[in-house]
This record gives sequence, structure tokens and C-alpha cells, in this order.
Amino acid sequence: MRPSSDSGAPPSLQVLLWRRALDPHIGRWSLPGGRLRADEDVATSIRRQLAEKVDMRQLTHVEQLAVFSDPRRVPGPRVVATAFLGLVPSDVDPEVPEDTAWHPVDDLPRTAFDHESIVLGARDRLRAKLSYTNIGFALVPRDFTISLLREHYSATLGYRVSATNLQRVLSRRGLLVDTGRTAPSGRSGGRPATLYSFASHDVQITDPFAAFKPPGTGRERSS
Amino acid sequence: MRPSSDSGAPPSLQVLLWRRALDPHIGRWSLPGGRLRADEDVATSIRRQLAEKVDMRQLTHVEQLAVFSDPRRVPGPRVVATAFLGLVPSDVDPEVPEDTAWHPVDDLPRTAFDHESIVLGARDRLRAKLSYTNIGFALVPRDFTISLLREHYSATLGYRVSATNLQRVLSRRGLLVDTGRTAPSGRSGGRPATLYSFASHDVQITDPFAAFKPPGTGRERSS
DNA sequence: CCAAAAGTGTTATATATACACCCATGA
DNA sequence: TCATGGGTGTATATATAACACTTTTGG
Repeated sequence: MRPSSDSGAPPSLQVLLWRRALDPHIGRWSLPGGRLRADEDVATSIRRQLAEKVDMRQLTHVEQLAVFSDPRRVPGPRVVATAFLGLVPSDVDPEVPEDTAWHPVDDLPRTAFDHESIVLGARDRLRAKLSYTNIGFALVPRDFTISLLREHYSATLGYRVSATNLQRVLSRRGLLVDTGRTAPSGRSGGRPATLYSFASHDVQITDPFAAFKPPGTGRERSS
Repeated sequence: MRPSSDSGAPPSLQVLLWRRALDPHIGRWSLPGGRLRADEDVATSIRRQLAEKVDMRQLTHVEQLAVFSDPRRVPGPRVVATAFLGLVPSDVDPEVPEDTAWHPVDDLPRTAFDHESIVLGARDRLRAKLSYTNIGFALVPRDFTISLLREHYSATLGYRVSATNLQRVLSRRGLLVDTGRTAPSGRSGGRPATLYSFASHDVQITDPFAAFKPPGTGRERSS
């Protein structure tokens, strides 16, 4: 998945789908994937599939979602699938093969098998983690303006996030690093935006849940 | 897993382990489980395994955790395992077979394969969900006092939770139902404790994360 | 100098923790 | 009536949402 910034249309969260050429559900859109080899684990496998089949190598985050194992989830012999969430930053727009395309997650075409529910589950997981982890780093270029970050947060969450509060919350949590540089202002003027980057590119829980914390810690984080 | 209330020892979170009789890692403690049949999904399978092998049928919650698929995680041919978290309420103490026993999660014996990390991962998941969902219902009898609830929350989280605040937080979230009945006071007197039950026995997210909520909703929940 | 975009100051509100105090029971 | 455990009232801390206001640029 990745947040789109295609000019014109309102930005949205997109998923890369592959049009099936084989018979069960031929012609329908499906998630990229394939069989697990005996000498690889599932994470290695999904990275290999994406690289080989759709030339997708620039994943900023890969995370296991769930196992789908209903004996009737696909016609014929039962197939056990492990679903993954893989993120690609918005500035990466790789050449995708002819038979694949990015689709808005909130307006999916008819998909094969149970892939629609897998995609929606992945979206929900991503939305949740955007609130309590630093996973935003996986959606944007290394250096970015708060405006861009806001656009992609909004696209992913499905509603308009305030740039002011986004900046504040992420700063308070210590996720943002001021690079010292600025982006040039547009042709219509305006103050040049500071370029920020994320302090860490590993997923970390940055907003530990509030309730039932060990006594004495309150909700403080540092100092 | 279940929270223990064994008199004497400090209460703790326990996990049911089975002593291996077969050769790889013979004699070590391992998680109950077994092979997936062609006509069942993984959730059905784990319930069947628990019922057949350790006579454990009174699970109040079963939840998928993760797939473990490292080709070298067990000796010999690769085995892909789907780990589950299964909860048993504290008042259920089924007859477990000779070769199984409950062990404190924070003081595990030597385990087989990668089972220690699976157990610790399950514990962490349960601890997190205790904060932001109503999963506590799965740990206690249908009707319970706040004191009992506090004991099991404390055992599970690993630190002493305040009964006062536990009551308040869960009430505010609308999770607790006053049954109208009370538990008799102990031999040393004391005010009889109100018996509560959980409003729902399905896992629900009761504390949606704070940051980046749709505009206009603030953090309010009702009214 | 004006429009536009970025960023800061300030206030209101929600939720949780801490702790003092009151309540109901057995002996 | 006293010890014991159960339960409520109230103060405080902290985080976020909302919005007014200031800053910095292009034309």
C-alpha cells in the first residue's frame, strides 16, 4: 500500500493489485503473492514475490497480518495464506507490469477470493498504527514538509487531519527531526516550509496506552 | 493462559504447557498444538487440539497471534506454525493430564523450540489489550467483585493495579454491569462487595486511540 | 502592500492517577 | 464499637483539539 499524491483527484490510500490470468476467478484483481519455498520464511517469501512479480523493492515496512485458512476460501484444494501489510512511500512510483495497477483502497474493484477483506483489514491495521506508532515514516519521502505529511496522513486515515496538531503531536513524541533546510515556496508565494525527517525508521510504539499503567508513572514520557 | 488465584503464592499469569514425549527436545515443555487437518481452519484446529489433548474446552477467548515459519525453527523438515492466544477464566481449573501443567509466564521452565518467545509475545499482546479493549471479561468468572478483578488484572499486567481506578475506568467505558447482588463479606468483616459482570463478552475496542481523530469528535464517547 | 502558505500561542476539554474520606459488615 | 475491606468525592496532571494570530515568502 501507499498514499497517493496524484494531482487532481483527492489523495487516497492505494493498494497494488494484479489481474489474475489463471482460471479460478480469472480476470479479477488479486493481491500479489505466491507459494512459500522450503528454504525461506514467510517474510522473505513475500519480499521475493513482490520483487520478482511486480518489481516492487522499495518497501519501507513489511508486517504480518493474519493467516487465512478457511478450507473453502479458494476453490479446489485448501490454500493457507499468510497476509502481509507492505508499505511504499509516496514518492516511489515504480514501473509496474502491464497486468498490475494501483487501486484506491476505499473504492476497490471486484477482487478474487477473500482478498477484499484482507485489504480492508490491512487498511484498518495501518490506520490504527498511525495513531500510536511512528509508522508514518513509511509513507513519506525521507525529507518532507508538514503539509505533505498531513496530506498523506489524511489520505490514509480517510479524513482531514490538521497540520497544526499533527506537527504538535509528532513533535511532542519526539518523532520529528528538523533538517534545517526548507522547501522552496510555490509560485503563489507563502512562507517556505521546513523540511523534517523522522527520527527513527523502525516501527516503535510511541503512545503507550493510557490505562492501568504501573503506579507512579502517570502519563509522563520523559524528564 | 489464565490468571492464577492459587492461595499462598502471589497471583500470576499462567500458561498451560505440555511435556514433550517425542524426540526433538524430548522432556522439554511445549505449547499444546498439532497438525492442521484439511477440512478445518486454524482456529477450529487449535480448539480441537486443546479439547482432545489437554481437555481444555472452556476458552473464553481465542485469538490468532502470528505465523512462525523460519526453516530452522525446528529440527528436520520445516514446520509452519500459527500461534494463538487462548484465555481461560480464573475460576476454571480443569483436570489437566499428567504430562501437562500450568507455569507462570514470568518464570518459564526451559521450553522446546521457539515456544518461549511465542509465550512472551502472547503475554505482551494480552497486556496491551487489557488497556484498550474489554478483554478482561475472559479472565474472570461471569460475576465478580472489583477486588477479584483487580487481582487478576494485577497478575496479568505484572504490577499492582488500583481497585479504585480500575472501577472508575471500566465504569466510564460502560463495561461493567452491576448485578444488584453482593458477595458475602469474609470472616474478618468488611463491607460486602458488589458483584459485577461485563456488559459484553465479545472483544471490542473500548479506548480508541487518542491522536488524529476525525475533526469534531474530540475524545468524547457518548452524550 | 497584499495574498498565500507556514508555524506559534492560547484556551478548552477529556481522561486518568492519587489520595482523603465515608460506608457496611463481622466479631 | 472497632477493625476490615468496599466504594465515592475531589484535586491534579497531561494530552489533544480548536482557533486566533504571527511570520515569511512571491508578485
